[in-house]
Amino acid sequence: MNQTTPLRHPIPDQLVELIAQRFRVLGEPMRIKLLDRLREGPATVGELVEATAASQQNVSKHLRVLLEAGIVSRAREGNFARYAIADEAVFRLCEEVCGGLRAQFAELKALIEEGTAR
Amino acid sequence: MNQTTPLRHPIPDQLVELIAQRFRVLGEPMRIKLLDRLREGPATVGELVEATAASQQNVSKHLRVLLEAGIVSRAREGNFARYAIADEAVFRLCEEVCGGLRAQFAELKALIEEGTAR
DNA sequence: CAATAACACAACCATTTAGTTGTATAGATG
DNA sequence: CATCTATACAACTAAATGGTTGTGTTATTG
Repeated sequence: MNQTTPLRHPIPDQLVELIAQRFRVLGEPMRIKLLDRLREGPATVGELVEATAASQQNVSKHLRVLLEAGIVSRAREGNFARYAIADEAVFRLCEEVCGGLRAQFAELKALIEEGTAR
Repeated sequence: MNQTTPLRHPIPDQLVELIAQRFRVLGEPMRIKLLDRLREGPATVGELVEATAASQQNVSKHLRVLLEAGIVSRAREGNFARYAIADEAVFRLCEEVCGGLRAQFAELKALIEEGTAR
């Protein structure tokens, strides 16, 4: 499980749409922050509000997006709603992105140092 | 190389921004299509226009976004501009996303079959 | 049952952005 | 040098989306 299988080519339009949609869900700083907090473990909306320093309504809205994308899960507990990561794969995605960022910065750094060294 | 290293927690705001930005670049069907075509190998703008059935200006615009993100590279050849994948990691990202999608669909399918079986 | 607490939903506004139209630039070609 | 071809750039429009404000809903509590 969790191994990636190669993509057919060309990727069918519907799948292209789904892929882009998933990326778009993650293309929002607030949602990344929420996921980052949920990495610690499940949390209620109030806890997430505190962690992100955003309004309750805003947090609720972004959680809905993440929920509909199947990235988080919701469980009602009395008056509270406890959200949790439903798809651990998102963290592999983030790490992969960070790896790419690191590589790019390393390249830039090398260029700058080469440029200033003489 | 290319191994992902674990993310610190909490992820600093600036990094959150960068991560989201990278995802946002990929959160666009046309750009996914362009990358999918470039998976075959480098291509000129004209070839990409043909592959995506979009306007030259639109393709050019999206290529610019991909270029600025460092995901593709550009090389002028006479009158032509040849674009190529600069960061192969994007395909691992796409495959990871597809893996997640497959898992979700499998779950849905199981739910539906359980629901209709009786 | 009234009041409160936690969360969700809806309407609105401002910003962003994808796509188009029109035009500019740069290199090839006669 | 004039022209054509390939590409990039700029301005505009329409649609999508993030954030706020206001309100609804559900469950707890006195």
